[in-house]
Amino acid sequence: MARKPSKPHPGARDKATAQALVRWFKANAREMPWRPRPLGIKRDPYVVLVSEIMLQQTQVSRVAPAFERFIARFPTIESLANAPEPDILALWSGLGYYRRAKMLHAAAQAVVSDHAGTMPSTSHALKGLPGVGAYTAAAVASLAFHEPTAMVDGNVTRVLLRFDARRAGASDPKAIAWARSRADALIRHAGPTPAPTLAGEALMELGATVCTPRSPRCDVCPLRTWCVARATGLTDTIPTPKRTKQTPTVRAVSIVLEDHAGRVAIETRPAKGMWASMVQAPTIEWADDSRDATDVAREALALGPSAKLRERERFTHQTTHRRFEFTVLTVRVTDRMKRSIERQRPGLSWATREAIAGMGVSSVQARVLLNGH
DNA sequence: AAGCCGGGGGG
DNA sequence: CCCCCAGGCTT
Repeated sequence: MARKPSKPHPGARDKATAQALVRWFKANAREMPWRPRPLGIKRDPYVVLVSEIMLQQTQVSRVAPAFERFIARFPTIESLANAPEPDILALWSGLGYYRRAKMLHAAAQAVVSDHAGTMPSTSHALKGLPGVGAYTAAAVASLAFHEPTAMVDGNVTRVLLRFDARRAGASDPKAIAWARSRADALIRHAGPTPAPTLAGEALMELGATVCTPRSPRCDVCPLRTWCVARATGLTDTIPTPKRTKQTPTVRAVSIVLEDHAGRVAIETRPAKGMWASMVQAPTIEWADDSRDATDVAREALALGPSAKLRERERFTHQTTHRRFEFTVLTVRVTDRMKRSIERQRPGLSWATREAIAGMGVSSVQARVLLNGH
């Protein structure tokens, strides 16, 4: 009998896609300190946890050196659980979102106290750890235990929205939920273990290096023959843009107080909020733009007329929800002034720049205290 | 559902 | 230089 050209089997597109992903990944996976060779062997779950928490909101190039320092200093989950928080924050310096470091510490302590020091092996159990949400739980379960669960971050959501040409925002919770089930289904077509894990890693790598937010390199994409956005010219309009946010401006003055021995004054920020628990030069923030930084500083530290404040620099520092206008003042202090300032500013202490470089310091305070690292 | 948390890279 | 990005917790 005459056969019509066979219609593609449902799932055939997914199977071809998943296999193409694995092939492409084996040929194009970047070297990373946390990515052991050969690809597809089970990884140390503690090492995966550290690297994935660091990689939340942070780019690979920033994480790589910090990761190596961190693992060298805290090679096991017990060593991390037993460490003082300031030591952990010190190794998190410059990475931002410092609450992640506190929650990683809490997660290590939870593994030691609630799981006898052994990392949980399922994404469901992992989600019970502090700081471990759907993405990180899937990453540890997939990379360390070969659970066939897809890691869905912003990159993967973008790849899949384009692949199926769904017009949605990449941070829309509904779109993320859809992408999770879509990715799970897709990677399970890749073949027997560890193929689903490799396909999942491939989706992440593809989003990071090829299916980028702007100017995606569709010409070299392993999914180009099946991608609906490419076929319909929608690549540049998916994901849909999110509305922009207005950020208030905050003025800040940091005072670099230096004594005769070359030590400078430092204090620790509150345990919650911006730059939580990080070390800084005495810093005052205010919103009223009519006030002068030098006046604010003089008043806050109760500096007398003999204290010579010099303005070293002004710069702006943008964060997600605030725009800071920093003024940096320097002043040499006598022993008499030190005692007066210490009474005015409880919790203040004195340290050499060398010592401060080994503490938890934000990027902006590294600029203030250490001339930028 | 919306807001909070840093920092760097790309156009 | 402005614009963009994004996981998990808290409210």
